[in-house]
Amino acid sequence: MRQAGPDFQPAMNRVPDWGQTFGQSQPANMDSFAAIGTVMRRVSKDTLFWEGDPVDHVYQVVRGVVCLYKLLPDGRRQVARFCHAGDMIGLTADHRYPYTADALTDLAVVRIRRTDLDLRMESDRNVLQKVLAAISQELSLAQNQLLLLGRKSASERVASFLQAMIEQAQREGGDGRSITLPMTRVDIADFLGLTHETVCRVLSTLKAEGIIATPDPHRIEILVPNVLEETAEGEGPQRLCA
Amino acid sequence: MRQAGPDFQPAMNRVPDWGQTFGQSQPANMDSFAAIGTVMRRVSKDTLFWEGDPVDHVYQVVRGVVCLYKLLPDGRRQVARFCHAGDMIGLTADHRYPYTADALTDLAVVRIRRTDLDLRMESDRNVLQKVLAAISQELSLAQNQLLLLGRKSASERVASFLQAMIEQAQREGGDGRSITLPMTRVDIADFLGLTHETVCRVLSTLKAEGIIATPDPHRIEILVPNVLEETAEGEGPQRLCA
DNA sequence: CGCCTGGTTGACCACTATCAAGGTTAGTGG
DNA sequence: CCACTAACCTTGATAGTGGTCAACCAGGCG
Repeated sequence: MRQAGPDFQPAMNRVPDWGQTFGQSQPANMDSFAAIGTVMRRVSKDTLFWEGDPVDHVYQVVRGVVCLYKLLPDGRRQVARFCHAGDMIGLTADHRYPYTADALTDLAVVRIRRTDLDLRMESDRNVLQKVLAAISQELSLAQNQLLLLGRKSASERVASFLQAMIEQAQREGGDGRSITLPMTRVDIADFLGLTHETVCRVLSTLKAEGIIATPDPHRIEILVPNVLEETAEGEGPQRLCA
Repeated sequence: MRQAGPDFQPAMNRVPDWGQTFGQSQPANMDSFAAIGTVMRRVSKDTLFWEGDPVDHVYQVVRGVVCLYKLLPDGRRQVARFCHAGDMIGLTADHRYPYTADALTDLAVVRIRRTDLDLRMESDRNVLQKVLAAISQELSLAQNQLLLLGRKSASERVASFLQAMIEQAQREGGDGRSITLPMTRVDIADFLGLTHETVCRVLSTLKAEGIIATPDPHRIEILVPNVLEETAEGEGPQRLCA
C-alpha cells in the first residue's frame, strides 16, 4: 500500500489522446484553433482575464508565455501553470475563470469566443477531441503538481521545475542543455509553493555543486542532467547539501 | 497584481455544465453510468487499480468512498481526491492510470470498459457532455487543492477539508452540523500535505476553542461554522492559537 | 488476554519563512 | 553617455511552523 507502483512514465509533458476512437487526430497542442478565433497580441504584464470574470473567451498561446494563478484574500498567490505555445487557457465547464491569466512576455494568442467553441465542438468531433485532450492534459499536470506541493522538498521542487522547463525547451527544439526562464524568481516560488529566497538558495546550491551554471539569472545551463532528474522524482536525498 | 480578485464562488463542489450547448443535461454526478457498465462490490481496503496500470476500465462510485493517490519512490504519498457517490474515477486521456484507487469503505461501483465508454461518447452527446463535465470538475478541485497545498497554513488546510466534507455531507442530505469521516488521520494528512500528528493537533485546537466537538475520532460536530469557513478561505489569522 | 491499528500528546528540532541588507540589471531621462 | 531609479536577484541572520521521534491510550479482533 505504501510502496511505489510499477515503473511508469509521468503523463506530464506528453500529449495524450483520448482512447481509441478519439485517438486518430493530431496531438492537441500541435494544432491551432486559429480558424475558430482571431489572433491577438498582448505585451508583457498584460492581464488576459481575472479570476472570477465570466468565461466569454478561451485562448490558445501562439507565442510567448502566460502565467495562471489564484490569490487568497491577503495576497498569497499560487501559480497553477505556465502556458507555452500550443497550450489552451480558460477551458472550464464553469462560467467563471478559476484563475487570473497574466502575460509573462509579449504574446501572440488565438482568442476564441466560448460560444463559437461550443458550436464547433458540437459540429466537429475533431475540435471536441482536442478540447478533451487539452483538459485532460491540464488535469494531469495539476495532479503531478499536487504531489510536488504536498510532498516534495524545496530542492526536489526546484529540480522538478527545471526538469519540466528542459522538456518544454526540447519540445520547442532545444537540446536540453540550457534553458531560458521568462519568469521571475517570485513567479517560480509562487508556482512551487516556496519563497523567492528559497528558490534562490536552491539554485545557488545547485550551482555550487556544479549541477547547473547561471550565466545570467534567466539563463540556466544543465551540467549534470542525471542529478536533476533523480532529485525531481524524489529518488536522491531530499536535501542537496552545500 | 497582488490584490485578491473580485468576489467569486469557489467552483469546488458545484456541478459544472459545459457552456450553453452542452448545458442542458442533468448534472454529471446525479446521473448514473450504470447502463454502460456493470455494478460491482468491493470491500474496504481493496485496490481498484494501481497507478501505472493500463486504463482498461473507468469507474463511477455508487456507494462508499474511494481514495486516489500518488506515491514517490520512497513511500511519500499524496492523496489527490476522495471520491463519493456519483464521482467518476479514471477519466484520463492517457493510457495509464495517473493514481492508485483504494476503497476506504465497502463500495458499490459501476465499472465501465474504456472501449465501451469511447463508443458511447461517439454515439451519445449526453454521455460525452457528462464526461467533459466530470473531468472539468476534477480539474477544478485539483486547482483549488494546489492553492491549499502551496499557500495555506496547517489550520487553514484542515478547516478547508472540514468545510469540503460538510458540503459533501449536505449534498447527501446532511444538515451541515455534523460529519462522519470514513478516512484515517493519515489519509487526511496525505491529502492535506501534512503529517497525521499535525492533523491531530489542529483538530485538538479546534476542539479546545469550542469550534468543533469530536464524540469519536470519526465523527465531528460543527459548533461554530463561521470560523471554519473564514479560516478555510484564508480570511482569519493563519494560525489558530490555543 | 494480548496484539495491532489508529489516535493523541509531548519534546525537540529542521526546513523553510521572514526580515534585512546589498548587489545587479534594465529602463529612463538629462 | 551617464546618472538615477526601480525591479529583480542574492545572501545572511534569525525565527517559527510543522516535522520527527517517542510514549501512551483506546478500541477491535483473533
